[in-house]
Order: sequence, then structure tokens, then C-alpha cells
Amino acid sequence: MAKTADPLQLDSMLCFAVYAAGHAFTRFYKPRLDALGLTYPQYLAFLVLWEQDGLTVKALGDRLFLDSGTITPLLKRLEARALVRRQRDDQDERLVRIFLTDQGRALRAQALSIPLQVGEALGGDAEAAATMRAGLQQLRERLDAALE
Amino acid sequence: MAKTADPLQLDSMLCFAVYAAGHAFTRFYKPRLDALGLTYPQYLAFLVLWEQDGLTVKALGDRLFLDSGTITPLLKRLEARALVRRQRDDQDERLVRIFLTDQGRALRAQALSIPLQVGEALGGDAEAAATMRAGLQQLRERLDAALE
DNA sequence: TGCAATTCAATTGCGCGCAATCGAAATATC
DNA sequence: GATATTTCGATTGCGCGCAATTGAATTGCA
Repeated sequence: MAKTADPLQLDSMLCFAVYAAGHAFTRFYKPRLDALGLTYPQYLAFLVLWEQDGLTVKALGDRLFLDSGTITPLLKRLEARALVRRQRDDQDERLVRIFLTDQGRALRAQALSIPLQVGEALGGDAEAAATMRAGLQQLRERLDAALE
Repeated sequence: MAKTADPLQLDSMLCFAVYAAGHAFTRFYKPRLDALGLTYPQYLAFLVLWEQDGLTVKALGDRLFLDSGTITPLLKRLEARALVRRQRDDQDERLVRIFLTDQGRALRAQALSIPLQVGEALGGDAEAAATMRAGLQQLRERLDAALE
């Protein structure tokens, strides 16, 4: 006897659980990131740039799994607020490298408390969170591998 | 000795794993849903409507964790293609109820193969998928509960 | 009964997210 | 060294996703 007869049951679908959890994260981050004046994707870009300055648009996109159509306008908004600087590479003029300004670098200090708040909201079980993170990474790899 | 000194490391973050897995799902679904002429959020709406016809916009939104600003235009696009019908409730004229057309109902048959393809891409481990789904649902609940 | 508060869908504005396309620049091929 | 191909970023168009607001309809309460 099958547990669920319907193969199209929303609440049994992994894709929807991922989708809904993603929105829940965005909602959770919203008030915290408002304090920094950042959106969630902008925050992700800073996570990358705080790790490594001077990346190309392409490298940043590869890191976040986003393309230039998303990243270019995002970076222009950050540049307009003097949080990053965009500069053509001297050697290869196709490349645009992204550098943090002092102001952009300074944001990092204000971001440090956010992961703590996430850990707290999740009940402090870092072990479970790490397991789930690893599972999701594998999920992403398998889905990407299945693209033809 | 701590494993990761940096609390802002992108690759250690659960939120990013969820975010990236969500996009990977969308990419995976894209060619399959193109065959039905649906986007992923539209597909989610049909999953709900195939389960229960005649829901209000509000009820549909509650089910998908989306608000009217997202759902209203989505439904209007579906109505323009004669896949659903929107009708004011007789008793309470604030409510708009969503009904499937025959065409919308017929889409279900074409969608049946999609979950199978997901299962296949994920290596057929339904057990692991169910565990992960449950973990993500709990994650969502905890994040939502932490919203002040 | 009358008026305030609430509920609901719709709308507006803005920021993603991605496909498709473009032009410039670099590389490969001959 | 000229030509074809590839790479990179920007741009356009469209569909979410959500905050904030609006207006109509309903409900609550005195």
C-alpha cells in the first residue's frame, strides 16, 4: 500500500520545500539586511567580495550561479552607492573587475552578527545545519549534472 | 581549533545552499515545463489547483507562501490563456475564486512524468529526498517563527 | 443601526533571474 | 597576418516576489 497515491502532491515535493525555504530565508534576512541597506543577492555578492577582492563579473557570477543579466545591474546599483568600484582590466579589456571601496569593506563588520542570528533561529544545532547544507549542495550538483 | 574561522564564508552557509539549490531546480524544470508552456511558479499553482479547484486567491497564496502581488498577475496570465477562470464569489464579493478550465485540467496528464524525472536525476533515493524535504519544512517553520 | 476596523484583491514600484542578443576584444586557425 | 571563432559584459524583455497603498466589501462593536 503506497503512502501517497498522488505523484503531484505539492507537500511531498522536494522542489517546493526548497523553494519555500528559500523565501523564508529571504524574509528572515530582510530586516537584518535592511540595516545594512542590502538586498539578499547583494549580500551574497559581498560575501564573495569580502573573501576575494578584484574578481571579474564572470568569476563572481560563477561563484553565485548567476549570469551577467542579473549581476551587471546589481553591481551598478552598488557602484552608484559607492560600495564597489568597477574597473576594466588593463590586460584584457573584455573583463570588468570589481573592487570594494572602503565603505563596502566597512559593511562587513555590521554583517558579522547575522549568521549568529540564523544559528539562533535554527535552534543552535550547527551539526544538523551542516548536514543539510551538504545535502543541498549534492542536490544542486545532481540537478545541474542532469541538464542534458 | 575551529574548522572555519570565517563566520561569513559563503560555502558554509545554509542559506546559500538553499538559494542555489532552488535555482538549480528551476533550471532543471525549465525544459520540462516549457513543454507544458508553464513557468515554475505557474506549475506550483497548478499543483494546488489540481488538488483542489475553486480556491480563493488568498487560499492559493497561503498554500504557496506568496501574496496577491505575485499571484494576481500570474493568474491573469493563465486566464488569458484559458487555463483557469477567475470568478467573484457570490456570497462574499471580496473573494475571487480560481477554477480550472478543461484545458487547465488536461495539463495534469502531461505533468505526471516530471516527478519521475526528478527522482531519476536525484539517483532514485526517495528515502533521502523525503528526509531532506522534512528537514527543509522544519527549517522554513523555524525561520518563519523567528520573524518577531 | 451606524461607524470603525478588518479583510480581500488589485495595483505600483523596484529588484532580481534568465533567455536572447549584441558589440567589442581576444584567441585560434590557416 | 587576415579571418573565423570564442569570450566577456552589457542590454532588452518578461515573469516573478514583495512592500506599500488603494478601494470595495464585510465584520465587529457600541
